[in-house]
Amino acid sequence: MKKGPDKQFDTEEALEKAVQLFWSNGYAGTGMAALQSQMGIGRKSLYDTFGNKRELFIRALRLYAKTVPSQLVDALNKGGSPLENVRETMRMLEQWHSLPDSTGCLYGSSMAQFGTKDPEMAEILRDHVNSLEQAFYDAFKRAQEVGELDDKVNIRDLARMYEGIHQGLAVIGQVHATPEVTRSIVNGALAMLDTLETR
Amino acid sequence: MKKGPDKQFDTEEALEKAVQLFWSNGYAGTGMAALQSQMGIGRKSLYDTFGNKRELFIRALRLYAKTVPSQLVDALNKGGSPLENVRETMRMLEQWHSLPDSTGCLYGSSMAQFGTKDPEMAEILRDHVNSLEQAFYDAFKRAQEVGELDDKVNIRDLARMYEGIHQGLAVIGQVHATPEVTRSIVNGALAMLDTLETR
DNA sequence: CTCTTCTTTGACCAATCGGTCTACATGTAG
DNA sequence: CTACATGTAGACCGATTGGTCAAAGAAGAG
Repeated sequence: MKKGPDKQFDTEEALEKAVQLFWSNGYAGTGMAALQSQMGIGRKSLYDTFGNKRELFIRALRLYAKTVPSQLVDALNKGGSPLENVRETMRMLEQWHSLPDSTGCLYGSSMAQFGTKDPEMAEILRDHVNSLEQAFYDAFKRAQEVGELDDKVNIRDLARMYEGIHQGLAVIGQVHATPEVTRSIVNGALAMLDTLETR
Repeated sequence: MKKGPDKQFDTEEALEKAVQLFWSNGYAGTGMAALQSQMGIGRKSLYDTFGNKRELFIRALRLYAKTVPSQLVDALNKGGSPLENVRETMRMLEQWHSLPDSTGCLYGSSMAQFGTKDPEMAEILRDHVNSLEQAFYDAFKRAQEVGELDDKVNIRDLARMYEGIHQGLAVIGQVHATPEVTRSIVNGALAMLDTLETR
């Protein structure tokens, strides 16, 4: 079997650049020219390696899932008080989306961009968001098991609402230069947790 | 004073078409060609009347504000129990964003698309979103005055959280074909209201 | 009627879009 | 070495982008 030369670039590193671009400029707002130059790859190599723009985006989405939102999941899965983990996670989210150059959540902006027009993409994004919802759910489930949360609380609703707040926070944070509003949103979410917690 | 012929199209009607297009296809996803054909206007007339794409979008945004989100504000401002108005409003939102072809909220998708890259646009969108937050705030304020809500509740936080949930609901609803998740989100939000209400 | 002002039509523009293809360099296998 | 396979760089493609312009048509003022 014959073999040619190795690639001169690291696929993951290049993908990381793609994530950054898509994250801050959106799908439509990121051109192949910008991707090519920022990823440091020739045009042909880009298409040979990643197929086309859509596939590249999906790959970038997967890498994003593995790096950014996974921090949320980890924070929710930490040991100790489950409810305290939720609180810390929300504070972390607040910090992220309070940064003046926050570009929100790649999931959220992608959902907003593709909408219902691309069912396959919608499914991919739905799965990603569902995994975050599930992480919230698991934390609340543990909170019930530990006795921090009453068994009567509908934790599926609660988890979905929290993921909703997460997405709203990400979107709204993008247009606010001051952390005032994002802080309020998280405060509101945590105030709710306080009323639910079994004391 | 000399005068030429009148315009052959109704500006508002044309703008409504523009709103529809921007709403379902996003800013970048809506081309001037599509706008021209759907609005039923010649190319030159379009630019003479609306300036350029950005200005047209801002005009469309204003018309959208006057027609769609104003229904939210009206529902929140109705007479009777303020808290009941909030509940009905959230149920209305749930219905909107449960429709299989829901295109979310034009504010949200626009915030996601423009992000921090266009500060002027960000300010416009921020103002629009703030007016919704204010409508929630006013309703909660009235709830306090009527005694439905304890005075100790931070209603600014609460209003901002509700607007956050609204945006999250709109975004997430776009990728879900079934009303299951949107219902949960609203259920969660209303469950919170129940715990806060002074009984 | 003519003149002027306004609108409409649609051709046209450079720039950019996503994507392809050719020419060349570079590596390994025989 | 030659032969082949894989990689690179970048010219090139038609289509589409947002935006402009010139010419023709229509309505009121004189």
